[in-house]
Amino acid sequence: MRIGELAERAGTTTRTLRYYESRGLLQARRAENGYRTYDEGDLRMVRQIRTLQDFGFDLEETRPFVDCLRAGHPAGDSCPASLAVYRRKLGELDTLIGQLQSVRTEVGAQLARAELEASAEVPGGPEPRCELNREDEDR
Amino acid sequence: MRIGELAERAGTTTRTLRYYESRGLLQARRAENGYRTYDEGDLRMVRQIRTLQDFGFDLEETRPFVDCLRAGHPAGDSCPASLAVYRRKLGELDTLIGQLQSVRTEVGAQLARAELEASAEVPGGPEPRCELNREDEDR
DNA sequence: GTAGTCCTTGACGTCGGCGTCAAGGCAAGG
DNA sequence: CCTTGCCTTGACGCCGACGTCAAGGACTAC
Repeated sequence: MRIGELAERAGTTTRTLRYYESRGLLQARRAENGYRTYDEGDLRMVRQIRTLQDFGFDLEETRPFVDCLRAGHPAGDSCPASLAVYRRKLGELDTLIGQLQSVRTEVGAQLARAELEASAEVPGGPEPRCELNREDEDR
Repeated sequence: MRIGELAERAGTTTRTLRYYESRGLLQARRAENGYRTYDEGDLRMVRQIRTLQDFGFDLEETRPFVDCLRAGHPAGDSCPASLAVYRRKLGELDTLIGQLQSVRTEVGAQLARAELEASAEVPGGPEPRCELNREDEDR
């Protein structure tokens, strides 16, 4: 199959496939006329890459999976190097999720505090005080 | 104070402050010699921006907070527009955290499955099968 | 005067993962 | 023959938040 069909069957674009090739993830045979030629194994590789990218893996992280498939293994994650990437990713995800949760907590607290002060200001409070402290201005 | 001191006191760089100015977030007065001049209010604005960026807000999202400070309010989140940004951000965070958690679950499941198959392969299993199905190759 | 440190504007570089355009080759149908 | 639709390589564009370099002006200290 040629690049257009591979792109369509993998749910991506020809540009993306050529980009993968430029990164050394995909290796195409060439027909006599110079066209790239792919087989079902290539389709599996591309699908593996796409799946991992959907998970938020960046391209370099998909390389072990692709290498694993190219080595003839039945799945991209049949190799130790792929499992190592999985594990590293899990750690990164846990860290990131934790950070986001603490940010969420902080932002939530800020919102609650700001809403409180706003409601304390409205029901008869003073106008918004529109002057700064002018004493200590130029350092 | 001049740009170098502001940068230092805000924990950032002069390049960053000029960038903020180019984005319209910061407005510097000019001394006779052309140097930018800042006051304590500017320092508060920069610190507000930095705090929000640490939370993962992008620059545009900090604009309402800066505008609020410039309008003379005591805090950057004393204005409704800022509260709206807080709320929107909370929603985005919840969505993102949820997505990451489901990814985490999926990756964890993949890892567990792959580890199982690997352990089923090792203790006397066959060599890694290094041939692909060749029948249905060229589509 | 001159060395050193600050400041100025302008412009190009970075990173990832492509999008998009340009200019042209190849194959098939009418 | 001509159009259409695929394919080729090459190269610039994009986004965000700056980093980094260049060339030169301003001010201070000695």
